[in-house]
Amino acid sequence: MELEKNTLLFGADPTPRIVAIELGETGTVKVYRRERDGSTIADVEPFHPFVWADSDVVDLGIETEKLRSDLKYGWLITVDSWKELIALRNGLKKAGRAFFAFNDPVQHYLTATGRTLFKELALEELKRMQLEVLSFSDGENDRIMSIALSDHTGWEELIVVDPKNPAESEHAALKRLTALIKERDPDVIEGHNLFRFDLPYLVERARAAKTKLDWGRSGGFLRSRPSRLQIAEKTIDYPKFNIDGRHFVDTFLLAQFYDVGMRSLSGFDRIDVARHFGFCASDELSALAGKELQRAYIDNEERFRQRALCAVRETRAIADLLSPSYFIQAQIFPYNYQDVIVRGNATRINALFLREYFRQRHSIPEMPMARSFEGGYTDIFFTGVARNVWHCDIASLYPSVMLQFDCFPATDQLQIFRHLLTDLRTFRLEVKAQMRSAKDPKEQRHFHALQNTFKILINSFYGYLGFAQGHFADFDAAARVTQIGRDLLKKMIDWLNAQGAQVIEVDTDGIYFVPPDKIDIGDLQKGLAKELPPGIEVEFDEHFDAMFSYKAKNYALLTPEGDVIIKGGALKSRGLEKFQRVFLEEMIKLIMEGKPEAIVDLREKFEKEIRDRDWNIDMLMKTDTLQDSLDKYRQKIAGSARNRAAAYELALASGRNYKPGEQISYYIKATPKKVPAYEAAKFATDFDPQNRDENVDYYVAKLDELVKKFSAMIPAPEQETLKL
DNA sequence: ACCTGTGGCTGATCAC
DNA sequence: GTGATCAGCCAC
Repeated sequence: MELEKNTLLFGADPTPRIVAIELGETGTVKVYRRERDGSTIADVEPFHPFVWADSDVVDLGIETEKLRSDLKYGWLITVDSWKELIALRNGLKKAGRAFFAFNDPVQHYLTATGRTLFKELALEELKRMQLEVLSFSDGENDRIMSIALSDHTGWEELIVVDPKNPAESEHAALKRLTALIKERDPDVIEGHNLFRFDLPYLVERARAAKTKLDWGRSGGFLRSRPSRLQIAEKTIDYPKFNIDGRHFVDTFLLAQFYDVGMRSLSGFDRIDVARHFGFCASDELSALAGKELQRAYIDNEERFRQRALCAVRETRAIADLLSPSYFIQAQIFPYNYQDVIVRGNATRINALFLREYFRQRHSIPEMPMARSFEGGYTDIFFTGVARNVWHCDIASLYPSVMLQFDCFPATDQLQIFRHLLTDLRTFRLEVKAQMRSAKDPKEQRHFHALQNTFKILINSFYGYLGFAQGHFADFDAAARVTQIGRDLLKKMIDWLNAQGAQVIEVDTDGIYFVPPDKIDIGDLQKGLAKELPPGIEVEFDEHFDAMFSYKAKNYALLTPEGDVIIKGGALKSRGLEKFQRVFLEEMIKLIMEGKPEAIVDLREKFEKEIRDRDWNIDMLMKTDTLQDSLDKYRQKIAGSARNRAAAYELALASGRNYKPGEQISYYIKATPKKVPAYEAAKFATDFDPQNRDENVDYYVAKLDELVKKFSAMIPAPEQETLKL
């Protein structure tokens, strides 16, 4: 079967090359499409939003359509405009009827029609514009210095506000910006921190300059409302901006999402991200910031212009790298491009379910009662250093279990779950094969993004079963999946032990172990495979010279190439200062290499460097992410609902309006008396290398604690280690 | 208004 | 001191 023909995934309507959808005149939507010659045309189409209701509402004088089968929401009410939908919802609420409706008009339109954005469109055909604003502030004045623009073709323009005539010039700059957006007509406007800085700031300055930002494709104005975003354990509040007919993409958010999987970014500023990906234009230019940047601006220096343009180029490069997967997802899910990015995986899967049930005019269930359930099996059987360690795991455990043991939502009468999961797995294998045979790097990248999108989707299906807001969630099915997973893993452990292997550590779907003496690893794998049910495949994927097993989910590995891989918060958390992470890594490496006697020298060396104040402050500082708003923190402190913390105390003392998600780097300064860390904390940016005040004893004590903590794990010469 | 899941470790703080 | 609690981060 051809991939794009899969209507479960891509929707039933193949209309190609839609780049944007906006609410039009009453009862219509405007559908913007990209012509093959690159121009954009708008079709006006009828718009029929709808509500799922739990009962016939004829008694309210409303016409309904009875849907198939007997699930809770079995009646569909369709209206002819957004206004009518709002009135209908209010009417139903007043009448006390249970119902369900989307809040987003674009989701209504795309679900009802089966259309999606970007079909048969290449990423290169999407008109992407980048925007970066630099602001000037000296306590009295606060205004725009420059607006840098670029687009996907390489076009660039820098609008600079004249420092000698700021008021008039700023007004002209905003006018110019709006004119350029209208003229170049981008589908997408990209920026780093677009939502939390550039857009609110432009709105504020436009208000002061008494000019309007009518950037809509048909002339509408910028709108914003408070929104909230969940990224792994972080919740980010931000003002969500919308403009008719275009999409906003914030590369700051893309970087946050990227880091969930990778955990490798040092920070989320544009410079951190650009540096990580190796396309920071110039460290020297990037370092030009704050007061020095403002001086360069006042003095009309060329390096100011270079710095402003460098920012916009970096943003473009970050977007080039991080947006392809979302571009593909916009072809699948009934969401706006900008919303595909911010919606969670389970929410997006839910949207696929609802689209198909709508298409088949089938009733939908109410959400099940949420309950907690047991997760994967984790255990540790040996701590210390082991040699000749193998790792085996069950290939995509949860998807395999769901398909093999029929763990599907009980309410999914159309069997969408099974079909989607099966198709996605097949497609992923096909795309991976295409990726391998593709010669053109551009094509390779496309296939890579595609298969990665499928991988993430596949892995989200188990999460969907336990997703409290999923209409088809099924907590019993989720509990069954993990139960089977635990049983399989325990069976594997028992079998390996019975063969004389030494199992070290296990987590959910994988086992680290030392194989028995004189055995062929291929035979071991074949033997284990025979123990497992069909459809459950075990892979012996990796071999290591040594493993340092510390605690559950915390260990280090030494590869045959001599590289060290560290896993677990106790050994490499961002909650540890860099010097602790570096020390731990070097110490663990020595232990695994069988040179524990060298640790004494290592400790001495680190202590000397602390006492001699040799390091840059970044070795000693800690970086915390603010989770709560400062107001919420204050409330919690007042109500004794939490303890004081250094990062929040610094944020409060700074007077700046820090927001959740922002990071604060600080260190502990020397104090006459011993005080809690939050009282001795100081912003890393306030550190003065000429007049250093870090608390040397505090950091040496941390070093000592670290060595002490691991001393039991350091093998003495006569102590036995686990060896083959 | 928004939201995939559970399991595990650690540091900081505070009540006892 | 010790244990409990919270927040933050990480593994899968």
